Amino acid sequence: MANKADKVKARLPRGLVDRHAADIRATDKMLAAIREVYERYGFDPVETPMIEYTDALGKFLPDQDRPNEGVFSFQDDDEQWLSLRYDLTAPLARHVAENFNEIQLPYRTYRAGYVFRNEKPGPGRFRQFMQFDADTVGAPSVSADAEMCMMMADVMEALGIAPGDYVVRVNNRKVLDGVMEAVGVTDEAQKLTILRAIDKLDKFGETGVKLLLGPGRKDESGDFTKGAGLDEDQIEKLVVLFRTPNINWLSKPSNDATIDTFEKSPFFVNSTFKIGVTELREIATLVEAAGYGTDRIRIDPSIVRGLEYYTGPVFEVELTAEIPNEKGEIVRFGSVGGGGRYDGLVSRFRGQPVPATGFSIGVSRLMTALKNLGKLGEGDVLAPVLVTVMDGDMEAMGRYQDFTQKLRSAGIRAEMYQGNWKKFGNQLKYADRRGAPLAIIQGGDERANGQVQIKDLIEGKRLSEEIESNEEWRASRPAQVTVMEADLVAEVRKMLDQQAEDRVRGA
RNA sequence: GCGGUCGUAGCUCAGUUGGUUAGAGCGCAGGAUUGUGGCUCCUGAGGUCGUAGGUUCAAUUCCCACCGACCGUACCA
Repeated sequence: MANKADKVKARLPRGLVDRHAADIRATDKMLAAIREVYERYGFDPVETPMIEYTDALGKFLPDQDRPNEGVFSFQDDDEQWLSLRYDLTAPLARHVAENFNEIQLPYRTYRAGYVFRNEKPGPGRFRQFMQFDADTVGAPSVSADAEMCMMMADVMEALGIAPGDYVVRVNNRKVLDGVMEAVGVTDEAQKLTILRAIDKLDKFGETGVKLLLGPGRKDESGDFTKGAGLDEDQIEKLVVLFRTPNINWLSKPSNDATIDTFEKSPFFVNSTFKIGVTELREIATLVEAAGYGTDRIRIDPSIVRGLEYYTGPVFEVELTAEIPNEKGEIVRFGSVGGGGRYDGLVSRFRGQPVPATGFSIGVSRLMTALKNLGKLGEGDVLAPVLVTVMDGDMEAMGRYQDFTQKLRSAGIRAEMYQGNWKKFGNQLKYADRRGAPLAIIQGGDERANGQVQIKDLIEGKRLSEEIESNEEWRASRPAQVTVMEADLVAEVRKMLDQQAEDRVRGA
């Protein structure tokens, strides 16, 4: 035996979690609901590995021979860099490029899987988490983007989130690019700063964004964030764009009003901006024609998304419902998924342009939200019926095993007690803590009569509240019936059905 | 990454102006009760006071570093 000092400390690496029965079942249920929507839209599954060549993920620093931080990487025995995938989009692009001749375009596909990011974890943010993506590769038209938005909305509703408790917000990179061209920003670093500032509208409001666009902003810990350095006039022109949809955040802004604002804006002389606005108008028309109002899908110019590869429409689904966290505080939960058009991602591997659009649902994050909203059916898996062990001889054990197997054959979840059978009280305690609905008991007395006892643990628990003394409690054997061995399965089923009915009535 | 708060039993937390055997509640284990969950009572196990250095006659307490948690901020494909 290892002595105390030599013991290995059992510890989980930072930012990772073990998942328990309830989590796993809830996730399975969620994934099934999402998958059903994707299938209904005519998407097919595909799976790629968790490991890719680092350069396929596009994360190689040009001036260093080691991959970017933020990505888990290691070298193969031939010295080539491999990485754990950090999203599902880049691997899909690789898959499509590699199998380009076999794949029928437009390729409509979905997949779920874990992705890994080596960055600072936070509440609801882990270094391994699950995403569930859908993409259409080889469809250049904005109608493919509009379809993505509608599908995101349908996913939310399939998960029991009502319109108004979520919203899909849509923007277009070309609008933002056009704005920056029109303002005369050519410096790449400054562009990024501006995009990041706009992205923070939710968090800091108009005042905060103005500071970030201009001189910079000091946060409450005294830390200073450098701004983009635009002048007052530029900032004012820019900020006007974001007012329309965000002023009426809770009412229902019309997409027309938002787009009208764009068309009246001084930036409308810029051709990139114009194209972006036209595309947004088209998306708005398409989703409205399909019956999706602005309570579900809404044009919103403050959506930025990733800075890396989006080229056109971008979208984000946000939970707007008031969601209590573990401590019961109401928090703005924010984005649970997003995506956009990435026309350059597949063509990175091939000479020709390959348009693509898609989105990603953050399963782990969304599950946390659903859990806190109480919209997750966790307790719907019934604990097994416990067959208790009264006598430990092989003959008796064989009978207990037989009862158990008969229940299982009838499709009833059942287990035989595998602990120390000599402490009978512990068996019922075990059954109670495990949440077992029924316990099966057969001692020598019952055996002699060819009988078996079935104890209703749920009813028994209720009755226990009325009983004072332990002697009476034990002697009365509450909620316990005696049946013939041959009737065991039928009687168990009857009692389980009765319990199920009571649960429905109670709920 | 930067700034802040914090780390004592399985859990929630007391406590020590630096001093000998570090406490409570809950939980857990055994018993009262060899064939019946709850209640009640009795008994018990469990801590290198996050880790490693330093100051000191003496450190869980003070100092430093590291690790971890939380908050804000930055980054985020």
